[in-house]
Order: sequence, then structure tokens, then C-alpha cells
Amino acid sequence: MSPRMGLDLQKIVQTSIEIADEDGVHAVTMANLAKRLNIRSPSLYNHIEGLPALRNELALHGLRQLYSAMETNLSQSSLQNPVIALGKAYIRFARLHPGLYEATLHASDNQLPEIQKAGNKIIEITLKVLESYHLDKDTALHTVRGLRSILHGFVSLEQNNGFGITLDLDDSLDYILITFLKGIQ
Amino acid sequence: MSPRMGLDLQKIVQTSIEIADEDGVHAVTMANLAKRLNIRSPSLYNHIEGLPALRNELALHGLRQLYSAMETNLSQSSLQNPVIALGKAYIRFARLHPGLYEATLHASDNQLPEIQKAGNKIIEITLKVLESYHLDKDTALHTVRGLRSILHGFVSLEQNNGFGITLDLDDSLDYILITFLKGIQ
DNA sequence: TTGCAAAACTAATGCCATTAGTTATAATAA
DNA sequence: TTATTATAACTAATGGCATTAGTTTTGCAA
Repeated sequence: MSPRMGLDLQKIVQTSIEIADEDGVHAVTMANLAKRLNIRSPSLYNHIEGLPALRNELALHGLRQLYSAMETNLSQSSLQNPVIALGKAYIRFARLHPGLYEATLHASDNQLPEIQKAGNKIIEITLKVLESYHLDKDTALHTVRGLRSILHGFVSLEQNNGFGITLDLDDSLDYILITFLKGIQ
Repeated sequence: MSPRMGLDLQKIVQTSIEIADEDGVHAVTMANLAKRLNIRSPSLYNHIEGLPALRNELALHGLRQLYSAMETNLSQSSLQNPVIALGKAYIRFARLHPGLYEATLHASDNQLPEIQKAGNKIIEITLKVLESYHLDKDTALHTVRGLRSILHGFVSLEQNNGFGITLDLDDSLDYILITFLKGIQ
């Protein structure tokens, strides 16, 4: 490797995502990152301000990719109930990118405008999908919170082996989403 | 302080819980623990095998106290729907002991028999509370997963400021639980 | 070709968990 | 009462981590 790598923030974030998805968010350290990039860890500071800043980047990228996954699925959704489709896209993303998904909630400062904005887009697309239910404004927001709780809780428990092995996980997810939607009306 | 403190595992776990609830699970370190107990960190190893073992202890105590909070509330529940009562007890515990609750899912080895058993008791009490709905076995288990997803997701998002400030959180919780229960039948 | 800014580097600090080996003490046995 | 012993504290040391300061290298631009 040459003493001058083509290193930039993109490459750093991308490598961090690889580490997170393969070994978990806790494995995203300056030391591990430097190892993968074949540089010494202090060199990273030429490109990013430190670990907290990196965590913010990771959260931001995670939220954006999650939104993108939801949106893509939505436009392609076939006959299915669009809320179910959205929920399944959420879960699919979390399973495909367990570390990046986890990072989504582990920003060092989740009040950052960019992170807030990325989160709001997810809320908005969920609201949009709920339009067909003709809920009043507050009820729609409560419902979004409910869906997010269900989806995040499900993912979080699944990733922590919080569920036993007796029942199929996708069956549970279908049932839970359908049951919740049945309750709206 | 005397060179011989009345230190034991109970005191260590109790102090760890204090740290977790005040400053977060991430602040539960051997160093911080030793500081609070006015000893040097290597002395802790006379009582506990290390940080991973401490995390397991914390998870175990968290699960047991969570179960206890649910059970107590259940026996005292008045007119309310018992499932709602159980859910509210869950949330109340998580709010009262944010760090300990968080630790619940952060065991170093959540396959330990004791931890499994503590988790199973929570599932069982939830199943019991669902009996009045006369669900078949599988449906009951799916429902338990749904309730856990809702409750854990809600707590997790609440603790991460994942919800905006527009709506009252307790209103959301009520609505979500009621909506889900309406869907069962 | 030379000069400069950027990006790598080494060295050093301070924090952490953990291990090894030592000392002090409280309880127990003589 | 005194001697013994197990235990629980200690100090010292190692290795890993993030981070800062200061230095060298390098590729591009004048």
C-alpha cells in the first residue's frame, strides 16, 4: 500500500459500516478501523474528528439508507397492504444491515439537525402510508409511534435473541402488524 | 474507610445499578465502580470475575426486578384491562430504572440458564394475563411477542429521544396498547 | 523544479480491564 | 492470650483504547 491512500470520509464510513454489520457496533473503534484501512489510527483524524463524530456519521447513513429501503419498497409494493409492506422493508433492512441499523439509535448526538431530518423523513413516509386509514392528525401520530415501537422492538429483540426458537419469526411479524392494523379503524 | 470493607457481591451489584440508572449502562465500568466503593479496581476481582460477569449479574437482576414489578402490579390491578396494567407496569419500571432496564438486554451471555429462566417468567406472566382472550397456543405466543416488541420498542425509543415532543407519551402508549388489543379477537 | 498543503507517520498521555504478586486483617484454633 | 490462616485489600505491571502534539513525506500546482 502506498504511503498516500485514496482515503476520504466516504471510505471511512463505508468501512465502519462493514465492521458494524460484521462484528457489531461495539467493534467500530478507531483501532479496528485503522487496521482495516491499513493505516495508523491517528491518521484517521485527518478525515474525521473522532469516534463520536464517526458514530454520528454512522447514524445518519443508517437512517438515510433505512429511509431509502422503505421508499424503494413502497414504490414497488404490489397488492399488499402498504403499511405491511413498509414494515417488512424496515425489518428486511435491519436484518441485512444489523450493525448499521443498530447505529441508527446510537448517535453521539441525536439532536443534530441532519439526523433529526433523516428521522423525520421516516416518520413522514409512514404517515403517508397511513393516509388511506383517514386518521385524524393526533391519531395518525400515535399510530406512527406504535408502528415504530413494534418494528424497532421486534428488530431489537430478534437481534438480541430475545425470542425463543419455537415460532417462526416472520409469522410473528405478520401477525403483529396485521393485529395492530386491525385495531386501527 | 477501614482497610476491610463490608463488601460483597450484593453491594457491588447494587452500586452498579445505581451507576447504570444515574449515568447509563456504559458508565458501569470497573473503574467507576471502584471509585464509588472507595477501593482500587483490582480489589473488585475478589468478588466478581470481571466486567462480563458483572453485566450478566445486572441483566439477571434487571429481569427479576422487572418481573417483580409486573407481578406486583398485576395483583394490585383494579378494574383496568390486565394486559394494559401489565404493559404500564413494564413501562413504569423502565422509566424508574432506565439503566437497569437497558442492562436487561445487554448481558454478556444471554443464554445463561438463570437469565433464560428469568426471561421465561416474564413471558409466562404475559401469557397468563392473555388467558382471558382464549387464544390458541401459537396465537398467544405471537401476541406475547407483539406485546414485548411494543413495550421494548416504546421504551427504547423513549429513552433515546426517538419520539418528538409534539404528543404526550402516555397517551401514545395507551393508544398503542388499546389498538393492539382491539386487533386480537 | 520548487514550495506548500494535506495526509501519512511516531511518540506520548491518560484511561480502561485485567493479572500477578504482596501485605494487612479479621476470625478461628491452639 | 497468642498463633495461624483465609480473605480481602493493596501495588505494580501489561496491553489495548482514543486522542493530541509534533514530524516527515508526498503529490499537486505554480
